[in-house]
Amino acid sequence: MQKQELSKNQQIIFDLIKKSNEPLKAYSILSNVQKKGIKAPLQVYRALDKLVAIGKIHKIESKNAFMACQNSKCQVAKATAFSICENCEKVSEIKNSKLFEYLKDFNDKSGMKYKKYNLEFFGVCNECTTK
Amino acid sequence: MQKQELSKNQQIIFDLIKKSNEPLKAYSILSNVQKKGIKAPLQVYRALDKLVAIGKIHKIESKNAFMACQNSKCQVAKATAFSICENCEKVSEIKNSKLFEYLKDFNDKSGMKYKKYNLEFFGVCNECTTK
DNA sequence: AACGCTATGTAATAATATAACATTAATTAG
DNA sequence: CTAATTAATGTTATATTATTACATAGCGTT
Repeated sequence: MQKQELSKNQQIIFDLIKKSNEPLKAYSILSNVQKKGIKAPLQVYRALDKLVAIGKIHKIESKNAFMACQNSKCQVAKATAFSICENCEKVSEIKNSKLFEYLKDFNDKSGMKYKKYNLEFFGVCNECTTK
Repeated sequence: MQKQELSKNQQIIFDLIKKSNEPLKAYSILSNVQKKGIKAPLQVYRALDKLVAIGKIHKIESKNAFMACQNSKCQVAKATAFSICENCEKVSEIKNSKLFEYLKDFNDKSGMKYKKYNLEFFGVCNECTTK
């Protein structure tokens, strides 16, 4: 078998996440892939860990849910930013270059060098506001 | 009884978190306050929810842990930023005014108005780097 | 006193995530 | 090519984090 980017389980789970328009939770993923032979939570978590590590998906920490990376720049999951609607729970990945530039170079007086960050903005989305 | 800022359980749990030099997890808090009569997880979570809501503590989402607010500006938990060492797990609250200014006014092309955010930076702290 | 709101107590259970162990597949080094 | 190594899988059990549901008590207002 030639080298594949993703293994079987990883591909199944990535496909599911990718075609979803909302972040998916691990056990929701599990119930959706059981018909494909993935039976145990650990199988899901292992695939998720790998997909996160290679930047194909991101974890929305405040929701314990996962979504496919929407950002072409984001081959590695080292700089993520999301907007989250507190009303309808819609989550979008933010792709603002200035923001990334700003945060990439951020350093505070501690002198600590940051190699990764995750930013989550909360508010009410336009659709929910106009309703 | 006159109006107090915090109720009994809230005060017990806040005191514990405040004197800790690292983020505390809910069940670790529970085991530490059982001698004070707090017996059930829900009692802990309720106090934590309230303390987060009023900005006395923050939740470190990537660690499911809680720490006392270190930022005098932060009376309400609407703008939080942390630095997290991936080696020793040390967490510090970032108090950089420029960063807060920048993020407070951030808006992207969606037009969505953000009223809250949480930012977590990851890296290796100075102590761990020089070791 | 009656009401509304906040906080508490308690038991049960739901939801999220990992440990431990055994096996198989793919990749690399000699 | 084969041994060694690393990555992925399968499975069971269990640990960790968080909430539902229901009952009660305290405080503040009108």
